[in-house]
Amino acid sequence: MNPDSTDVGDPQRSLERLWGRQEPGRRGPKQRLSTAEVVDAAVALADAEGVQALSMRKVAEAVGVSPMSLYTYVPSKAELLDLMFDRVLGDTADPDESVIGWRAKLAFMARERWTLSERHPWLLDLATHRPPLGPNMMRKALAMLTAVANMGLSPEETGLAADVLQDYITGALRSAREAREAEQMSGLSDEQWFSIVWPVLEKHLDPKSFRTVSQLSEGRRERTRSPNERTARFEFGLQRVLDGLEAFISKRAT
Amino acid sequence: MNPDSTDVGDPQRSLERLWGRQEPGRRGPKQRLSTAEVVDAAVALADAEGVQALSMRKVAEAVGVSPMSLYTYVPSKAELLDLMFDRVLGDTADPDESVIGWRAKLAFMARERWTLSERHPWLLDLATHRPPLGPNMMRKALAMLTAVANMGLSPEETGLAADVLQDYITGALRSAREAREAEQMSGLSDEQWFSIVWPVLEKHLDPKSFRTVSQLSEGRRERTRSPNERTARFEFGLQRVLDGLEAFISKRAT
DNA sequence: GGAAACTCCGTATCATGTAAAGTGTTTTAT
DNA sequence: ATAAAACACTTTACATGATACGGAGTTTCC
Repeated sequence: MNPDSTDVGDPQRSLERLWGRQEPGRRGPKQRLSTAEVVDAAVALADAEGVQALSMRKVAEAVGVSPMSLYTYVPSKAELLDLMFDRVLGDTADPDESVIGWRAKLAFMARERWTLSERHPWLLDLATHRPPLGPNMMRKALAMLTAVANMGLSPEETGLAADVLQDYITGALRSAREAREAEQMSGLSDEQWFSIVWPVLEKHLDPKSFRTVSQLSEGRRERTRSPNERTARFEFGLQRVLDGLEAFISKRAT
Repeated sequence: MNPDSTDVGDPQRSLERLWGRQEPGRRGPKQRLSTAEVVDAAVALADAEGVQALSMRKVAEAVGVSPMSLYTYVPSKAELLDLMFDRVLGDTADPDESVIGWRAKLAFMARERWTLSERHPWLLDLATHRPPLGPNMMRKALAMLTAVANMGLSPEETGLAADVLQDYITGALRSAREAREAEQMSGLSDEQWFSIVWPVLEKHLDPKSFRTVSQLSEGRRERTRSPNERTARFEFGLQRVLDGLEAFISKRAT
């Protein structure tokens, strides 16, 4: 359903392309560009304007060919997104040997994911269930695997543990992005937005509810003033989830 | 950036509309429909085909008017989405007095959110930071507020706690939806998809990595066979997050 | 010297949200 | 009673999207 989803078209062909297996074509004129150049241009565009503003026309213009010429480099927009996906995954580091223990490893990866998402917010618009299994994606999968290998859980539980964390991370990244974009697009801070919406709400809400909601928004506005509020929120949640996993391990040990 | 986002246009006008304050227009012909009928039709369409397939033309056809006539009921597609949002929020229950303790209340609300998301998957495509503050949304906010009020945390911490849970929930709902849709759209189960992709991957991956990944996918395939796998995953994660919050409360108490 | 394989482009199709302007209907003011 | 204002609804038009199709020019192989 999602128009921005990866995972469309023939999985086999996609895979071959991701791993760089493409005979360049012996006859005919040489290509003016490389596939990498097209992908890089597309990434730059997506970084700047988001994936929903990414069009074949714009990519074509950016690299200086006609729109239809792009289809000699990439069979469809969906496969271009696959390539973009694996391309930017290469920008993140994996935890090395100095990071010891599953908790530290997972925290490291979560933070890498956070900065990746700041550089390339459009990643959140791509489907990641059945992801394009390119080289970088496999590297990530391996890193995750070694991180959760020593939690002392059964294979099923280990998978579940990894999933909780992933689900939290993607949820948190998305809400952080939403907050950023709401600010940018409206030109209003959350506080300013509140001050516009508040009086209108007061007219409709019954006084008791209104007071209760006032309290909630008070605590929230408190936080909003801190400069690193969004990072702090992510970090707090991350620690809670890791705490939860730790508690599960202890509980299971008894 | 997100084209499907709510939160576009004048927040004040939106709010008035959400609370049903609209003079019906005294002169001229009566409207053939009510705004509610338009919203219901739009919800039905979104349920069936997703929000990215929802167009003003289709809604118009569904209710039997010309596309442009819709704009006499609703000023824009964005505001229609706002109305749809608050409309379907009315389908969920809040925890009543019989549900005692913050943990049970939060679990109740999380599960309500889960079933809501199964009925209306397109909800996940709408922005919820600065949501349209309609009557049902405010009801939800109040319910959440009373749920987290007695955790024994400071206002800031209480807000953070609610945020972790929300972030986990939206992440989990989204991954569950992705899994469902991948299956429906491709016509392949995860297992079948694996069996197609696997041999191709084997060609490119070095043998050691390949064996490691094999193990991971083994444990995951185990789970996939269970019939309620997706619900189980959600429930497991939910309990871990709640565990994490509990651990935080204990830690803070000392 | 073909012929095949290839790159690149112009055009065309169908869908989208909604602006603009026109037509007809009902209520209100005079 | 009549004119004017306000409204519901429609047709047409535009810009932007992915990509199918067919053609023109280029390079390589037999």
